[in-house]
Amino acid sequence: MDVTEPVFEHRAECAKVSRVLSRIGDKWSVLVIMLLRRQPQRFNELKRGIGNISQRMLTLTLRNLERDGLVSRTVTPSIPPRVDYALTQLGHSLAEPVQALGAWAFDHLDLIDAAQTRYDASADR
Amino acid sequence: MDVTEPVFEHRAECAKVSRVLSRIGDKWSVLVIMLLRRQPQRFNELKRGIGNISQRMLTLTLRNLERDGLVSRTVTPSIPPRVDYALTQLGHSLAEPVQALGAWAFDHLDLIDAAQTRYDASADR
DNA sequence: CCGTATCCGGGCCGATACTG
DNA sequence: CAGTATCGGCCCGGATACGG
Repeated sequence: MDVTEPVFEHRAECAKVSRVLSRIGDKWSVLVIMLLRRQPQRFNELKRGIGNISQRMLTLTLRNLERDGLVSRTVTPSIPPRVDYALTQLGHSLAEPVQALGAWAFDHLDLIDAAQTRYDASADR
Repeated sequence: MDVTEPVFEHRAECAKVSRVLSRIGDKWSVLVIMLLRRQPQRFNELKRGIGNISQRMLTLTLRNLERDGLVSRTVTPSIPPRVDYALTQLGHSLAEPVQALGAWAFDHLDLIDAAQTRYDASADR
């Protein structure tokens, strides 16, 4: 990155934090984390729990979460095979602020909807 | 959305929450919110503060935040024109859990980096 | 200074088919 | 059951040019 020192010196940290946050915001990760928060689950349990995610995206999401050390993957080589996913300790510690943010979102859904409606109405046509 | 009732009844809420969270995770919104948290700022102040954002994306980001009722936009029709952006009350209330998440990200950056390195190393080749 | 309009390349993501 | 492989659309987002 050619970040040419914009204004504050803590830019580099911001960039890193931003990278972490973009993982959280990638549409599926949060849902997976919330589902795993209650208990470990198998691949297709997660798939059904989320409902409209494609197999491909669930795989990718889980791989990324595993790579970040947030989710553990344990394979039981039986027939048929069994794979369990669970939050790591790191994953659980992340789940807390995520939960807080989710709670905020939930609490303010109607305010946001109202604001959007208002905005769209005033932006006539 | 054709969500065909997957497992739990609170799916609809999850979808809405997810929509809100995806706004937060869209790469720039969080940075804008953090910058506006300290004080209102003008367009190019924000641009310089972020450093590598394109004019287009800053505009879009601010429009979305304004649409959600998180940011206010006040125009002073002078020459040259002046536009100030500030967090609304709703925006400030969002800034808190976002800040918490940012703090978590910051605190665990090294753990995540380490996990990634470990993962990439074990995924040989 | 603060935007909007247009072009366009890359990557995200769903659909589908195939393996162990 | 739990994936990998491949293809293709489409949207995100940067670059550039222009207007109030």
